[in-house]
Amino acid sequence: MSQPASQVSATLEHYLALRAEIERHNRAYYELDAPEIPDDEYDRLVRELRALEAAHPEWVAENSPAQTVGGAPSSAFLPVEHPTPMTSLDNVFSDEELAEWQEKLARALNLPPDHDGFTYTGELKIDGLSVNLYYVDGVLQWAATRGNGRVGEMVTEQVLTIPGIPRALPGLTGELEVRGEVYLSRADFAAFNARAEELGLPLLKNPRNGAAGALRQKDPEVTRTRHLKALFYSLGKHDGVPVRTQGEVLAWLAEQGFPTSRYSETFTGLQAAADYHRRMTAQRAQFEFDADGTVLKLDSLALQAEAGSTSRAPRWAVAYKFPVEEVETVLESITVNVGRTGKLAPLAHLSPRLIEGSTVSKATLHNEDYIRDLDLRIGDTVVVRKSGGVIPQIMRVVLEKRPPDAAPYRFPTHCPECGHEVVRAEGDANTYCPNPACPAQQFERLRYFVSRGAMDVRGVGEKLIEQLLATGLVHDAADLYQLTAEQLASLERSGEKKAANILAQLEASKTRPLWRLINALGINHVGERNAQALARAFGTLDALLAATPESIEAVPGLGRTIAQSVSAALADPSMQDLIRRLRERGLKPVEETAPRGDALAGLSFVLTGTLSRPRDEIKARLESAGARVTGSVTKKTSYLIAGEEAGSKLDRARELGIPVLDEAGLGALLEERGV
DNA sequence: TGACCTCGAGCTCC
DNA sequence: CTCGAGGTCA
Repeated sequence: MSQPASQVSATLEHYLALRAEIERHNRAYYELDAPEIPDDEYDRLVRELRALEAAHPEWVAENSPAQTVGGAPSSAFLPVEHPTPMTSLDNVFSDEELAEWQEKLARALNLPPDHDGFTYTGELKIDGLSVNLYYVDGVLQWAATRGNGRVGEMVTEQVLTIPGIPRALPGLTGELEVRGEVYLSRADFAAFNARAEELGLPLLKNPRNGAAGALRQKDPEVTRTRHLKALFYSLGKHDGVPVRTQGEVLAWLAEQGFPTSRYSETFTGLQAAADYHRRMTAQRAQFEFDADGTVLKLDSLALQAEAGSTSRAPRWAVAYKFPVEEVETVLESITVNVGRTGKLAPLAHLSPRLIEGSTVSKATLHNEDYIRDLDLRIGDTVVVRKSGGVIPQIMRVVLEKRPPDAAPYRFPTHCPECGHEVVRAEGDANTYCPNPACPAQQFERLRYFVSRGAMDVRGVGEKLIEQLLATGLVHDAADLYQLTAEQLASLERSGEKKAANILAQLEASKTRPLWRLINALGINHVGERNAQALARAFGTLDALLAATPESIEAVPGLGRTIAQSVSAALADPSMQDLIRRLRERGLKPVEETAPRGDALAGLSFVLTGTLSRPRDEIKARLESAGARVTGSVTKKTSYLIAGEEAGSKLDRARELGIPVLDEAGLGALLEERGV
């Protein structure tokens, strides 16, 4: 028999037992037609299983009953890890910036910065959603959204409603990832809206949101009626696919039957690249889809591997954006919000204007200096555009339209939430409310605690947190874990179902990986990345609590500022109290079981020159053994791995006396360390 | 059924 | 920052 959700422990054993129980009930229901438990009890078990699966995607077996109950099998929206990450692209906005980008590329390849013999493939950057199609031995396994680049959501059935996507690619063996962009054509967007208008239904604001919405339809048959299309443009893993250039990739994709863009071209030299972009800009209005720029890719896959990637984006490709729409509007007011750390965040309220398909009425203003540099005054007419097509940004004030009585903006001297005097340190652009009891900070700290990058407690949103604070049921994160179903159900817009779900989510969150808890504590300078570094280095919460500033500073990737911030935060009595109470209430972060080897832990490598294998591959191997691989040689670098024709990095390493290894030397090191 | 909430998509700026 | 979808509550 099952236990009440509030006593459930989120262990793998429990998960498996729950699965077995549900499968037994399924058999009883479907095969024997003799249900053993009432429907609502059964539903509760399935919900709990789903909550556990959401919290621990790594436990989920392919044929989990949570995915098949309730009618049609639905693997929709389950998280999947991309075999190779889906990175984003760096942007340029002018021919000058494009030239600078090419110089950087030349340097990365150890060529003179004025080298201009590169062959590129130019493509359109469609405004849609990226998807990744994963095939094994030529059979489609799943299709997924980009997500955060590492993990996306499975939308296989939805994607398969798009014409021209092969379920099988005969004759292929091994792994294959095919990447493309899903979009709603301008014609289908207009048709949808015409129909919606007739029927009095809400209209789509732009094709991209329309495509995103269509792909997120739970029922793929609804997706089908939206007539999504897709164009494919690259490969991730591609075992045994005979391609050497981006041009060949496109040709191969077309040969396999994937839809590819007819606007792609291959050419040589910067001038030709700029010319391609200019021609596409001129044709922009005629495309059958929205596009926000062109993408220029180094054609040779070998050179791509050689150029490698920064942490954010590949060095061998760039997005050249079309000019963006600028719109004039009026700055009606400025409000100031207070963040989790007490930082004051000014927000501009604008007269609503439609810019590139969405209505803009707000824009962040970052800090006091930002407002002063723009000389923003209430009542000013300002020029706004959406940077990156998403985030509204105030570019400048139209001084001719300034009302004669407009006064310079005065940044608050007191916290707008709690009235405490604010502080701004010398050399810091930010202003802070120093009162830790400030209600806005309490609110934001809780919001951060449950957020996706931290404890990932699903179903707990702003409104619920507001209510929990207002009713006094919760003061900080630890209080969340002593909530009862009755308390939760007593809140506005909250019933039994919601209460049970939240309790299950909270329960599941008790055994999150350690880094999530470290991040959730909200220490200054510690986000996902540094929290992971700390978790990896110390392994347990106790080890971290016992750490000295020196031992924290010794963690690869962390410097003095961060080390001091961490040790100060952990030494704070209220933080220690919070951690103590979290543990009392059952929080047991999962100790890092070091899935990555630690044979090379603490070592830092830089790769340069032409190596015999793709750089990403060598990098992955080193990182999987616990090493760091960085882009530039510093005194913290342990080894420089130099291939053929190594350039300035090699000089720098010699200057600093950093040991230099060739590939054979690296092989010997790996062997010695048992990697 | 409508109203409300939460989430994920686009992924820049500080 | 804004949008659309899905889930829950009333």
